[in-house]
Amino acid sequence: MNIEFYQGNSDLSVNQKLVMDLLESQKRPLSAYMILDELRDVGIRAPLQVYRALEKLIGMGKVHRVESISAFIACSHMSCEKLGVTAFVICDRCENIEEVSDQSISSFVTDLAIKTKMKAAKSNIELHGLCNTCQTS
Amino acid sequence: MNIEFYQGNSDLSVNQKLVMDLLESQKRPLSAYMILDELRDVGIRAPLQVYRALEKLIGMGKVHRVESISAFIACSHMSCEKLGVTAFVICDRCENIEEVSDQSISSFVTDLAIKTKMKAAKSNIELHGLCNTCQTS
DNA sequence: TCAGTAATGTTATACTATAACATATTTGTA
DNA sequence: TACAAATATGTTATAGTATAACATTACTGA
Repeated sequence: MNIEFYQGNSDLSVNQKLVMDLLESQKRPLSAYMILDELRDVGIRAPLQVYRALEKLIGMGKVHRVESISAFIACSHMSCEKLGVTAFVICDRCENIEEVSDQSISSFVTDLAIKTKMKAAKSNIELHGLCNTCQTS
Repeated sequence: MNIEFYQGNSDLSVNQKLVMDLLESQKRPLSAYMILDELRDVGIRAPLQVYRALEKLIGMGKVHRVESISAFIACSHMSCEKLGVTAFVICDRCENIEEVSDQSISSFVTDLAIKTKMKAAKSNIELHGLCNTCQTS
């Protein structure tokens, strides 16, 4: 773990921590209502409590929204709040999802922004298909 | 217009043509329910009629779904059904949207698929921010 | 002609997200 | 310490997006 970038969850509010801990305990993306159902036992009762926590967590870079499946997943890097640009690779068969964040992704986004004269604020890059395992089984 | 790739709308069903013609008459993305409202006068009454037409049109490459805004837009190229890979650049202020489809996009997706050992089926690349005009006004 | 396929129509319902308003808690600062 | 401002919470209602299930019609090819 890169301690330089590490940020704990102790600065989070109660609801934010509940949502964050749940997402970190799962590797897969969860819908807001799946999160709601999982957290009913610990006092979360309404969708807004979940959506509000998610909004903050996304703002912090700790959680990503996977647009094409309307679901939320904990950032698998310590440093997304610094790097900012990630891509998701999603297997449509086994539903495994991989978060990719490297120089080639950042460069691509930067180049695209320059080419289109955009001041980029947010990018969504999602690739669907079959993962290596599912191709051969 | 590249006649080699051109494909008219005459092969479409009635509802597909209604939806396609509407989307082509607009440059901006429309939600399914905006499409429904626009087409009530000409006999479209239920969401499913719209969603079914959209599903087919997307399959043909004539329409794209912009995931991050849950909206649909006519493909601005004659050839998406051949090239397949496009990116959307969206201004969050003026809501202008540009569809980019060139070699660098295809290469990026191809490289990402190879790197992650995926057999890619579909990609969503969406860049949000401020367009050139909106940055300076 | 007639069987198979694709398209259509309709009602109901599931899933995703936010508006609006009330209350409570934390935090910085006078 | 007290108090204003900002942040977080709780709750009900509602808006927005999408599909299930079933019935019917139209097209297409052998």
